[in-house]
Amino acid sequence: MSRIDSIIQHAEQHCKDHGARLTAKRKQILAQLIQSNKALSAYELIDLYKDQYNEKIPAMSVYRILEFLEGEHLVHKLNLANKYVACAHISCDHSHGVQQFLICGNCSKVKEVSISQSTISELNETVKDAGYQLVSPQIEVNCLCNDCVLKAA
Amino acid sequence: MSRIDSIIQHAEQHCKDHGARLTAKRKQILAQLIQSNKALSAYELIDLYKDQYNEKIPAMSVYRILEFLEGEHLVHKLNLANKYVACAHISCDHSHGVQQFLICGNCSKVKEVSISQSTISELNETVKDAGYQLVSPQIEVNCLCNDCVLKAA
DNA sequence: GCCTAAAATGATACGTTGTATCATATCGAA
DNA sequence: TTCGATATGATACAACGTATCATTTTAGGC
Repeated sequence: MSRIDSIIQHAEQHCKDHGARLTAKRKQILAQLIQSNKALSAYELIDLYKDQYNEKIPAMSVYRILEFLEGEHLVHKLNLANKYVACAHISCDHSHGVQQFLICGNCSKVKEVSISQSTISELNETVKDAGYQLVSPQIEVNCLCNDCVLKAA
Repeated sequence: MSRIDSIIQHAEQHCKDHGARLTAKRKQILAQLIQSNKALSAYELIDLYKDQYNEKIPAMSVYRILEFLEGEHLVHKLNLANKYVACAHISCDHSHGVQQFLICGNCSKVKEVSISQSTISELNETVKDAGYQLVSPQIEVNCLCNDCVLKAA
């Protein structure tokens, strides 16, 4: 079984465990995100879907599917780019802390890294002192990946 | 002279110093951002402009003006919210390092705080190790301000 | 002051993104 | 198999942003 099939199967089990359904369309969209290995916008997914399955999928459906997948913590929405990535930890069973996403502004490749506990504490402290509260402990940083840096040079 | 007039005057001098022109419209938009004390979208600025000056301003103009102001480092674009804020340091003459914006997801109030040198170093390290390079040293964090937290309770 | 080139702004049309709404299809349990 | 709930489709539309060309304004030389 391919790596992707294995991840999908894991995701399906995760959904079943609490009565959610990873339907065929949802699997297809999730698979596209996993395969692409980068962040994709809703409309990029629509185009990809057309290419891959030779069938149109309505924007509405894609947005709904993405919303579902996000709720299941199978994908993350990157607000900086208005794109979506497959969660790097679908196949882990443990929960994760604050996540930090490095997003290549040119090719949309995304790396999901974790933040040191000390930085998290400092961030919390800063936010609290400023009279704010963290909503989503998710930090997105605009970057360029080395591939794109080299190409540009 | 009001605080805002003083800031505007400072901004105008800053522009003149390198042959840029802070025109009347640009001043008006900048003043709106300073007055509002929060992040505003382009279309919010259009509506505000209509209210305040009883005159329509085209979307195109607002976008161009915002682009200009951003180039002059008089406003920042917050990519997380697709909104703009007046730079908190217009009236300083020194340059600033990495900036961190705390954005209230409910009322768009923005606080511009600075990051400790150690955190910046760590961020740089993390990014480099992951094979990326920082583009804009600007970090935006999704928060709720205490006012909105209290109201919601 | 007047003229001219450059810079700034206006107006129109259009492309993209996202959503509201109602219709249709599919699934799962009785 | 049937029925209610869930998921998907189709259409129209609202919001956001930009391309393009027309018009106005500005600064500087005469």
